[in-house]
Amino acid sequence: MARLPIYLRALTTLAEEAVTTVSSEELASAAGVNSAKLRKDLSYLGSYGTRGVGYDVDYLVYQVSRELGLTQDWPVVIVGLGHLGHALANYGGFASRGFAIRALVDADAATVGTEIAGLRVRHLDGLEEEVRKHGIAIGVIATPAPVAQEICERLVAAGVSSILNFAPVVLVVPDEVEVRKVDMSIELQILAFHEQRKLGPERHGRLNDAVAELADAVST
Amino acid sequence: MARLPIYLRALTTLAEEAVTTVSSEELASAAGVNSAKLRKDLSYLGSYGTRGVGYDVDYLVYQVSRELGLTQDWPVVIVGLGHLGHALANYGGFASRGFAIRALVDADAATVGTEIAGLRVRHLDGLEEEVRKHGIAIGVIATPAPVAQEICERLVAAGVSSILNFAPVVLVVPDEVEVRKVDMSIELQILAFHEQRKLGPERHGRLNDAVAELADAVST
DNA sequence: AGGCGCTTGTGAACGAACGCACAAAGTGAG
DNA sequence: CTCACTTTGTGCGTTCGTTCACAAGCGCCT
Repeated sequence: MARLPIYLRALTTLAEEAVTTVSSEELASAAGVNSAKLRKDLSYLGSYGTRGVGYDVDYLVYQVSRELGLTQDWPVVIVGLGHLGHALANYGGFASRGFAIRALVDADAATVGTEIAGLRVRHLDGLEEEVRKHGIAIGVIATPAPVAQEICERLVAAGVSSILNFAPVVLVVPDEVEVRKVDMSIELQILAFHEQRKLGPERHGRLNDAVAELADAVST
Repeated sequence: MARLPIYLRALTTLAEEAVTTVSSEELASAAGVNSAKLRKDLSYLGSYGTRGVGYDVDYLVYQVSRELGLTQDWPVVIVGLGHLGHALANYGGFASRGFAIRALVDADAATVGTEIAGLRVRHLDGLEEEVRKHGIAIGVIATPAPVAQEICERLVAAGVSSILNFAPVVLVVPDEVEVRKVDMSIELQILAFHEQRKLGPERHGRLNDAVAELADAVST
């Protein structure tokens, strides 16, 4: 389930606060979900709670981590080190959550050779070699949109089977490759949509179009 | 609907290629969705297609933009100008999609006063004033996690009603405020989950736990 | 003008996910 | 030991979203 990472985050926060036991109600509110849903999600992993008591935080952290495959470190390559790639490479949240950035690759001659987050940026030509050398299964695409599809195909050909795409394009991949997309302007557009809803609900939907047409007809 | 921005992206791409008309089938495959779903989504906006022909690209771009509230420019404030905030401020995709970054705010004295993407970074103290001055309704939080909730509350108090949150925390807001969250490590964790599935499906679920327990019992 | 082929818009069936509400199971006090 | 209280795990009804399949509508060709 896609909610497990959220639970894991809430659980690790609790663990840091030295909380040893948590009820589904508490954890659910920390994660922002319904408590019944949370219990159902967790029961899918097995019965790790104690009735009348709750869940043992440390034990649950371990179980969820295991289910997510975070008991091992996943090597990751970042392709494209513009502002975003730079930010990603320096983001500390990865290392502590089961991911190890092992290679940085870029096409720009000015960027190649520089050191970012303790790693030297290599030219795009060496992409396949880096992937094979580190046994990388997860690739992050932070390139401009026009080259994203090409990079994607090279990653897949080199053996990468999961891709996190920040470029604003729909990537075409074989069925067995998993792609997730993060697109900031799409998120903003969704917010704008709701903003507009708040401002003028009367200006929306097909009903309003009918009204608008009527107004047009009258004014003509 | 949350898919409208994806359609809009596909449509603008088509418009740039001087395509004048598109069928639901074509547009659906460009957006990566089922064609019936796409037609239903578009029909929600009204009947903008022509049977036997398809949709007029330019007209549809306008209608979708209008529905999303992108016919006007939304002023935006970015709080926190670390690597990520920097990347966001410089991201060109916003301006062309109906958003105008109007204010940059940070708490770090070394960052305050510097110019990023043509805007001077102001100290966090001036947050409320900037929001009011520009009539900002959308705020972007790119701060460290520990201060995100506090920033969020200040934004809301100043009048912001939509928030895009990059900090890895669950923000608590009044019901009328819309929050969207972008969390890169959660996306990676979901990929890791699927990766692990591919590698060893036999190592998962409650069945496997039962098997593991059995193995334990036998070896004891 | 009429018929043919194509594409939209939508009714209806299907399936997944959500949440209520409760039984089962554990704890602790008396 | 029993009873009252707490919290998990889950059966079940409901709601939401997706997809199929087809009638309605439009343009073009004859």
